[in-house]
Amino acid sequence: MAKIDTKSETARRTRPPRTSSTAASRPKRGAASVKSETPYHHGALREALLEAAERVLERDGLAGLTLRAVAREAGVSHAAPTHHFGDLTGLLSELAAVGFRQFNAAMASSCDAATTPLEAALARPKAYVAYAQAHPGMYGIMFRTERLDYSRPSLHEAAEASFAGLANAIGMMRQERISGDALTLNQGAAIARAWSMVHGFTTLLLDGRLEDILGRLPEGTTAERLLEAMLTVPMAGKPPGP
Amino acid sequence: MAKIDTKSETARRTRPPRTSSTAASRPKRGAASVKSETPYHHGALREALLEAAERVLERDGLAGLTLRAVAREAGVSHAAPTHHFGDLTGLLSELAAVGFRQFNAAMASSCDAATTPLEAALARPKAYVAYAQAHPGMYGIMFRTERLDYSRPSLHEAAEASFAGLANAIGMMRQERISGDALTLNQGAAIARAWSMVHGFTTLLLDGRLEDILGRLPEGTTAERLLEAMLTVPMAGKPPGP
DNA sequence: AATTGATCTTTACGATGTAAAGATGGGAGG
DNA sequence: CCTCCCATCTTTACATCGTAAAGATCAATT
Repeated sequence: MAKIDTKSETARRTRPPRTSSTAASRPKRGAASVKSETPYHHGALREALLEAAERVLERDGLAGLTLRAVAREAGVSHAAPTHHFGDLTGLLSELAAVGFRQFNAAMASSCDAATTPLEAALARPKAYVAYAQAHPGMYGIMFRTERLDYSRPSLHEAAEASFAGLANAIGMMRQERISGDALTLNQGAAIARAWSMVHGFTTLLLDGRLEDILGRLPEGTTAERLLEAMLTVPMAGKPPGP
Repeated sequence: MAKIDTKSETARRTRPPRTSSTAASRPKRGAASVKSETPYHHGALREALLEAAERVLERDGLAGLTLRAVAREAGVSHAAPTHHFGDLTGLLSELAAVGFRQFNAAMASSCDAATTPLEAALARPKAYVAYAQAHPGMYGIMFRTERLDYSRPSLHEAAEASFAGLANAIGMMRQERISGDALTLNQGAAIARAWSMVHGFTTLLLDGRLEDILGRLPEGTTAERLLEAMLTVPMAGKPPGP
C-alpha cells in the first residue's frame, strides 16, 4: 500500500532497447550474451545521457528537461543519472558545457569562412545568433545561470573559451592586442558593448520580443538583416537617405 | 492511511496571524469578531498574495517562488491562489506586470531628473540597470518568457508601455518622431541596438558574467561606469589617449 | 430569513529531485 | 580458476510541487 509512487512509473517504463546512435559503445559484452537485451551495465551511460538530454531538450523544451525524463529517454532507471552527474545541476552544467563547445566550434568555423573585413566583422555575431536560433534550448541552458555550477571544470573551461574568443575578436577589430589580464576602460567597454548587444539581441529575439519591431520594418526584413543594421549603422544621428 | 501527504504540510503551517502591511484590508468585519484571528475570507487576498510573492522572491530567489510558498507566506491554504490567478503562470504573469509598472515608474522619474542632454541620454539606461540590480528576482521574472502569459491584459499593457517608452526615448534622441507603426530599418536598428545593449548588459551583469571584465578594469571601476563608457565612446577605432 | 455565489480549505493524485539500500557483474588478487 | 571488491545500475522511499475536485464559510442579494 506504499507502492503508489512506483505504479505509474513502472507502468510507463517500456524500456526501449537502447538504440544508441553511437554504435561503438559496449565493446566488451555485446554479442556474447544475447539473452539480456539491455545489460545491467550500460557501458557509456554518461554520453548516452547527455545525448538523451539534448534530444529531450529539443523535443520538449526546457520545461520537459527533467532528470527522470532524460533517464527514460536513455532507457535506464530514474536514479541512474545521479551516479554520473550527482545532481540536476550537474547534468545541466555538463549539457551546457557541451553546448558551449558546439557554440565555440560554430563561431570558429564561421570566422574562417569570411573574406572581406566587413564580412569578418559580422560573421561572429551572425554565427552567435544563428546558433541560438538553431538550438534555442541549448542557448537557454547555457545562459540560465541559476541552475548551473560554474565550478565544474568542463563548464568553466568551455565558457571561458567562449569569452576569450569574443574578447580576442573585439581586440582584433580594434587593431589592438588584449594584453594579458589588464584592460583599459575603453577596451572593456568595447568588449562589453559587443557582447551585450549580441547577447541581448539574441535573448530578445528568442523571447519573441523583437517581433513587434520586426513587424513594423519594411516588408520581409529578417532578424539577421536587423542585426546587420544594428552593427553597421552609426550609433546616433540621422540615417543616410535612400 | 492516505494522509501521508498532508502530514508535514499541516505540521508546518503555523499560520502567522496575517500581519498585512496594508492595514486598510478587511474593512467590513474587523474588530467585530475578535474570536477568529484569521477570518475565513481574507478580503484582499489577491494583493496580499502578490506582496507575499514579491517578498518570497526577494528572500528565497526564483527557485523558492512556488505557489505553495507564496500561500504559506500569505498565511492561507496552498490552494487559495488558484482562485485568484488560476495557475502558477497566472501568478507569475501578474507579478511580472507589477514589476513592469515599478520599472516604468522608475524609468520615468529618473528621466525627469535629468538636466543636461548627455545626462538625459544616460538616465534611462542607468535606471534600467539600477532597477534590475535592486530587484534581480523581479527582473528575472519579467524577462523569463517561458512561464509568462502575455495574453493577460495587465501584463501585456505594462510590458507594452515599457517598450513604448523606450522607443520614444530613442526617437527623441535621434530627433525624429516615431510615426505611428511604421519604422525604417535604421530606426528599428537604433531601437533594437539600444534595447539589446542595455538588456544584454543587465542580463550578463546579473548572471555575474561581467565580473571577469570588471576585475580587469582600472581599480574600482563600477558596473555603472562601464555602462556609461559603453554608451558614450564611439563604437570602433582607437580610444583617445589619457 | 433563506439562498446563492464568491472565496477559502481539505483532500487527493501524479510528477519531480534526491537519498539510501539492494542487485549485478567486470576486474583484481589469491 | 575462484573469490571478493567496487563501480554501476535498480528499487524503494519520501518530501515537495502543481493542479483538480469537493467541501466549508460567509457576505450580499432576493
